[in-house]
Amino acid sequence: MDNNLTLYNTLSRKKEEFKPINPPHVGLYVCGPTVYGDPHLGHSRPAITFDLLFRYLTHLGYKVRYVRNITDVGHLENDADDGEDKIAQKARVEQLEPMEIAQYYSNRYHLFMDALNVKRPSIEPRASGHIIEQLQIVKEILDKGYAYQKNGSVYFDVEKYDKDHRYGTLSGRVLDELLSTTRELEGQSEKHNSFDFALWKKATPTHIMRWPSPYSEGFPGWHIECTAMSTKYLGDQFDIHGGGMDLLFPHHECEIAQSVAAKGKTPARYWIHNNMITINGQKMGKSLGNFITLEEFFTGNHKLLNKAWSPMTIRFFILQAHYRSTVDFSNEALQAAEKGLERLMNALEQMEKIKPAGQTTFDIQNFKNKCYAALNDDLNSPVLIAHLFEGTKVIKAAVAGKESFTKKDLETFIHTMHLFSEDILGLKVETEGANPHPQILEGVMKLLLEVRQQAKNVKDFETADRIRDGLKQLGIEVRDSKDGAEWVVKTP
RNA sequence: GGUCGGUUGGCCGAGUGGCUAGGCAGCGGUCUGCAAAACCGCGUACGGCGGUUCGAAUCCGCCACCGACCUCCA
Repeated sequence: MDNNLTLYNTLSRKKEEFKPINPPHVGLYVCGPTVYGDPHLGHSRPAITFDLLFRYLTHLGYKVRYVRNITDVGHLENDADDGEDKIAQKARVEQLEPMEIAQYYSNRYHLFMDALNVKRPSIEPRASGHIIEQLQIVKEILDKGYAYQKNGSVYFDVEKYDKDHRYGTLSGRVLDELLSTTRELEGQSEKHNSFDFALWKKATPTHIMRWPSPYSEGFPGWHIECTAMSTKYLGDQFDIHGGGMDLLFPHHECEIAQSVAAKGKTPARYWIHNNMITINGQKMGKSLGNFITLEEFFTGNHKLLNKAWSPMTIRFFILQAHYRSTVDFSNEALQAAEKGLERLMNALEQMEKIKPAGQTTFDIQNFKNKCYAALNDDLNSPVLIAHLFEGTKVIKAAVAGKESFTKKDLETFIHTMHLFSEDILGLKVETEGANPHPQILEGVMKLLLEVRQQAKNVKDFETADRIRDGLKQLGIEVRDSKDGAEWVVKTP
């Protein structure tokens, strides 16, 4: 574990050297999706960000236990007493069991995350499967005196907690200011203060998802699930807690309060937050009407998109920005990413054609060091990608005989390029839709291109161009080179 | 209103007190029957105004603008 990985810790607001509590083990907890709707572009950012962290930590030799939850209960539409559970609401509207909703959208989430080449976490616990654990934490908090009961619901007493431990250490908020700035919502009469939050809520008669508890038949609050599940699988204190910046307050703040109240410890030592995605400069949001699901992205079926964008284009695009910056989606920017990715992937293929030579003219060790340095600097994937493009230049030069490698160095170089671009960044060559008879297409194309070459040989350019243009119409691009013609399927 | 962050060349997007990423687009060239593709080369940008400094886009102050969170959101 000889590395100098530094990560920006939201708790301290600066970059810190990463030191695990119990090396070589690393505990990583990331807030996963609330499965009440189709996965959208926003879901891809944290998934890809923490996939990169997961992959890199693993590469460095750590034994990473990566826990990413699925929220299938407790996430309410709003903070009022009568706020409806997101899953339950969808279930009511669609006349399905809440678990059918949760299962369906979990499956959809997995489908699209797989397409983005996001590795599955080590453990993917569901909130509804951990009601007992959540109730246990609620009890501990009540026993310690940091929560109160009201009409069968249990609320966290933020004011009391703040006196003993200070509430707001993660988000930098001060309770007095919260008092004056928090908006008053209807139906908060049960809470002592507007910033108190529910640990357990009594179910209304029509509420579908409900479990028995010492307090009432009800359901858990939103924040308690992460505390219960991270504690169960990673312990009272673990290494890294991640999630989107939008969760920083109140979700993560509440998690910290719950853990400190129940266990006396801040749950995680490093808090990592990815920034948001904007579309044409504006934040993507349900209410803003610029909400794009991943399916719409992959099919191009959305008014803001002028074509379909592949999963790898989106992955590459996201990785081209640093995870703590906002990243702005536009057709122009995606076009640039698509071209750039293609260039990189082509270079990786061409790399195999390099012939070993008597001497090496390229400083591989330096190249490798620079790649590691980029990642060690708070996962600076855009800088790493810039280095990889330097690598592609070297590849082109080597293919043209302007750079050379000994057999051993060539192996090292090839390994390094694959390691960073594929194993760590998780990029891969995308194969076009399954062709049931690839060898037939190969044969047909070989024949056609031979005919075209013959036509060219006798200067029958009319026939040659007819073949070329006709193929283009069909979505096949012919690329002439010194070694003859090649072809590639281009989906428009 | 409070808290936090941002403002970089046509676009996206890194970054550092002086050595001035990278991608895309653009331009020029090589190649080609013509194209396309590919390859090579080129562009000196850091919101405004002050200050610190031998030197700042990079540090400090003020101003402007944009955004995030404070309500559901990844």
